[in-house]
Amino acid sequence: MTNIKDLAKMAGVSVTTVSRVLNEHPYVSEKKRMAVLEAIKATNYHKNINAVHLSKGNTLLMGVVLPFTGHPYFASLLKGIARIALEHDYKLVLFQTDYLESRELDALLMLKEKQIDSLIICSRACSLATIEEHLHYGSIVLCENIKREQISTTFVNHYSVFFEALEYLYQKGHQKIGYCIGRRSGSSSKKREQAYKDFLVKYDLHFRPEYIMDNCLYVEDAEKIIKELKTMEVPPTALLVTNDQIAAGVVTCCHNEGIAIPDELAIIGFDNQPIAKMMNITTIDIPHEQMGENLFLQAVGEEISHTEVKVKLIERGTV
Amino acid sequence: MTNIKDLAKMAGVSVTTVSRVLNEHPYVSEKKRMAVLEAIKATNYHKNINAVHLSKGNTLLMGVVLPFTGHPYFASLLKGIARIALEHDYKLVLFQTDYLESRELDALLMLKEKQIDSLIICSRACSLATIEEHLHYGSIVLCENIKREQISTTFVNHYSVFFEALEYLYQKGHQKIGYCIGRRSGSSSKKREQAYKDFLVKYDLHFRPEYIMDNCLYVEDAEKIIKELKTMEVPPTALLVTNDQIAAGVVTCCHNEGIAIPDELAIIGFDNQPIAKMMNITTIDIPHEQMGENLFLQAVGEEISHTEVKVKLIERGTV
DNA sequence: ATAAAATATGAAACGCGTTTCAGAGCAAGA
DNA sequence: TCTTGCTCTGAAACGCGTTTCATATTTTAT
Repeated sequence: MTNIKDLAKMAGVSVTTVSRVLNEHPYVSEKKRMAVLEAIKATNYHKNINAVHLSKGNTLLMGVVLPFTGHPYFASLLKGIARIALEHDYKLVLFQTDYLESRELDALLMLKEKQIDSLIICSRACSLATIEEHLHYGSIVLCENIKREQISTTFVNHYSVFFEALEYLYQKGHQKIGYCIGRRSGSSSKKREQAYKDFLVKYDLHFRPEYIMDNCLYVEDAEKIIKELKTMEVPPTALLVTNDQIAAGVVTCCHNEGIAIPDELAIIGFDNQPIAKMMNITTIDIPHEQMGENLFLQAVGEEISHTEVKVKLIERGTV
Repeated sequence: MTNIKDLAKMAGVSVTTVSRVLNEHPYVSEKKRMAVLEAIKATNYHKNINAVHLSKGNTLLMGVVLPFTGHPYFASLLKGIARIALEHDYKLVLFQTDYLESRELDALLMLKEKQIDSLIICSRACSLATIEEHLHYGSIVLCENIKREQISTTFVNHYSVFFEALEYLYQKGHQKIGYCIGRRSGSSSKKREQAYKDFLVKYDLHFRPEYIMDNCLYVEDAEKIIKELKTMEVPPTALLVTNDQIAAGVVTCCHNEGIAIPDELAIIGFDNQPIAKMMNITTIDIPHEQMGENLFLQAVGEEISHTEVKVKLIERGTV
């Protein structure tokens, strides 16, 4: 395999000059430049990028940590990241964690070992302390509502979003409101739960633990939700659903089971995915792609910032 | 930043010995090993992985080229790849191409420059010749039904699958069958089209160009499909739909428009996604995750192979 | 007891592009 | 004319871990 030294010999110049040509530095005479370019063409030369990485100390590789890629929420985030990464000549290294801390540690290790320049953690299982330990190896950005001095974040204020959704349902006459959630231990789920509890207190409503349904991650969990609803003596009249995909599943199930929407059960989804529009599901628009872009920019940028993204209730037919 | 040389000095050994300890080579005395380990602990040392890459000539990085990550078909493929990559200590570099050849060339360039060891191309826009030019830089595997000596492939026989689906519909009494497709110029689409034409010939059916609907990639394209159907003087009585997501959209639209399924319009989806089960859509099960795994194994393996995966018609309520 | 094999260790070469530094040549401004 | 200040060039150092080779010391086998 040809290397820069060979080129130098062929073109009758120094390796420095070859490097200059390769990197389009000025201060190379046209004559030598041509000689080098010819040598490059003749040998079909290309850089060994690993040598470049070693030398420069960076790789233009950005790590992206997410639990699942198939999940529409993360897919949209990833799409946004990918689009802007392209513009900035970054490539993405994917860490699909399934919420296993060990996989996140893999990513942090790669940062430490300089294989990636920075890291976007879309959803986190490891502790903040662990992340902070790795901050000086490269920038790490998070997609959650926390404000540390050293860590940039882009987030949805799940507390207020959830609270507003609940208020909306209350205004529509609902007092028995349940919700389902992907992973109750997650940081945004906790904010939602807090909002839920505060809402109940505000309107002096009774707390029914069975109204919170955990582990609703996939379309197929919709069946589980409806089944559970049917076992309840006092079922909720409205449901906030993890996301639109699952909301679509719930709507379909209700259809199958003869539950009228919104009369017997009102539904609000999250994310404003195409399926929600198609099935006329009331939902909350969250600009995921834009969030992805922002995360990327924070990761490559110098300053620390905390960006709260704006969301919007989309009123449709399921409330 | 500490390096291996510093460690050697601290531990009073040679860099070779340090390297041996780091890589768990045998032939290091317990005493020296301990000394090195202590130095490592004291300095919080970690390898500069780029130096390792340069030295070893590989990166344990696998490129994955796909047009969109959000698309359920590619998401499943990716999921399969990710799972097995983890087992093999490989990390994935994602190339989201949007079917732009330039992005695929990016990936091929990374292979050439040794930043990735091998490349899985899930869907291709560039020419086979271009791919073949890059084969000696690392292995490249494809996810389509072609059989070149140098390129491993894992594929669905879209021709026979499509043909069988058409036969199934024919047996059910359908003679006016349309289909929609993601990207008509794609290689699998061409096989489907051939199957479609051969089917028409076999049963002496009339070819109606409007029965082939191109560019159906997302759920929201379902509306377009139904709209088009309604403009036809002789609309098809059955539709093979790109995938289950879109099929779900079509079913929903038909619902909205009062088109009875399967009586007025029969539907067959592809992929056997959860949504199809939920909505009771007849579909064709394609083991994407398994395909992903196989692609990965082919990419890291030595021999060239061509694997045809088995698919299965899942009879449900839309035919 | 002696040859053969295994264990242990380090110097040096290797992978390869980038960057700093020193210096030469030449033109523009004082 | 002399001083700046560009333009152009290359030697050498740098980033850093791996691997080969030569050598020395022990063990094991015969």
